Amino acid sequence: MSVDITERRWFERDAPDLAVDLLNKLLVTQIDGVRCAGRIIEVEAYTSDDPASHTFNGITDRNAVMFGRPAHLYVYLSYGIHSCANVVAGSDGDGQAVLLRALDPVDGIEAMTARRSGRRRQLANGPGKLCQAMGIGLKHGGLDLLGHDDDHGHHGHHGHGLADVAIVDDGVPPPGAPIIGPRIGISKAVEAPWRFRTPGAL
DNA sequence: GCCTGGATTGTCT
DNA sequence: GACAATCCAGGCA
Repeated sequence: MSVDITERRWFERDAPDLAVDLLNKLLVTQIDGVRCAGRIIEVEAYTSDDPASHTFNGITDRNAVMFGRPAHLYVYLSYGIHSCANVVAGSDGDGQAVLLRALDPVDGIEAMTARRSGRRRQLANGPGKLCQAMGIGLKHGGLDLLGHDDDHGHHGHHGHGLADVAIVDDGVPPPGAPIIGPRIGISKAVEAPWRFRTPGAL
């Protein structure tokens, strides 16, 4: 009687808890006609009572998605250059999310290499690189990872029920003992141990 | 290899 | 007007 990853309830829990269970899941994109997949190997949790979170100071136009329903994609622009992708966690109105920090490329590696200007190594070992390699940009902010295209439905006109971005469970369980450490690149709540990583991944 | 600084723009004060 | 949940190139060892 467990909830599975194709149900929104699977995402409806506190970000640190969801973050650990996202490890070893596949992030799959179908963008520009190319399918790419990568195994999630590093994530960070952000909650609304967390000074480092974009939602700490309340709702704005930018972070509204993060305050919405779980299993949606929150994408923001970092340092004016890089897109970073998050999975909305918690309940509607919470303001929680999990930042996807690193992937182990699995499928569509040629396309990922091309998007990364021909670099063949270190394709997705960072939140900005991950988005670039997978083809995720600001325009994907707010999309439903479950492909239900619920709420406003004002982006794209597919109608086939498949999301451009999805998270898939291919049977590999999360690590029993994830590496836990402080989050990267933040200046507040620096010591909170909310970064999680699959052991043994490069 | 490690350290440094520059790029570049949306968002909030 | 300051700053940011980053990345890369270049310098030096």
